[in-house]
Amino acid sequence: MKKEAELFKILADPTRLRLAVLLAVRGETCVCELARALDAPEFRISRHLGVMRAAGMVKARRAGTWMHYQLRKPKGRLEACLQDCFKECLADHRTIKADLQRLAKSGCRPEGSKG
Amino acid sequence: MKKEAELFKILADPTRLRLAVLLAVRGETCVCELARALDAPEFRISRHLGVMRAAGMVKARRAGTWMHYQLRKPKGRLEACLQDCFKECLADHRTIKADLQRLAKSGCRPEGSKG
DNA sequence: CTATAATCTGCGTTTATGCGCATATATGCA
DNA sequence: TGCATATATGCGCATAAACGCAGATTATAG
Repeated sequence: MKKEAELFKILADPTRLRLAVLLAVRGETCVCELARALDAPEFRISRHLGVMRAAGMVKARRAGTWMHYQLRKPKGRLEACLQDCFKECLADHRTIKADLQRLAKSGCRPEGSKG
Repeated sequence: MKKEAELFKILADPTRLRLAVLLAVRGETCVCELARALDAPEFRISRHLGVMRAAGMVKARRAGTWMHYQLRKPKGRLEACLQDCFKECLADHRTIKADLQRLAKSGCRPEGSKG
């Protein structure tokens, strides 16, 4: 059960939860866009993405100077259920909508990014 | 988003996650039974139930010397989704099955308990 | 090689969390 | 009143986690 609790722990931080929902809604996105979306310093975003990556929740793809992150395909029913939660229960949250709006204004669209 | 993250934080501890799943599967259960089910000291269970109660996840009912806890009805889509997760994704987990087995052997069945 | 931009990471600090122990509280019964 | 059982809680300790800063790393362009 420790492993399952770890999964919840990843989502127990507001920054990481927002990142997870944004990635679920938007798909692959680069760090600088996420930083602008959350209006948070880039090193903080990078650190949290690192935590999520170490836990196997997201994967990274390098495209030049940019790093693009996306959610990994869920492994098991719990992860699948949680990813559904992101899209069905959290995507239209006030905070997420604001994040998405900032993201839309963001000018960072390097090659390979799904805009 | 802080509130939603708090919800995940409650579930980010193995003891609390097990308690949540057990209550979702079994319904109302008293502290001493839960302590035996998890094979953990009673004060630990009580402490964690207190955390869950303070967060509004469970409610307590006194029946004589015993305290019976149960999950609260979900408030909002996220809580509903998570409670579904408990039953659909976690109920047949190895650890939970063992917990339920210990629970079945438990002799503590005061009045008012759903056995 | 130099300059710049994007990203990552080591460090020290602060805050949060879980644990066990001992003790306190609450209830029931003699 | 006094004792037993069930439950809750104050305290101190140890560990974990988040933060900001500054510096390291990686890639692009000239």
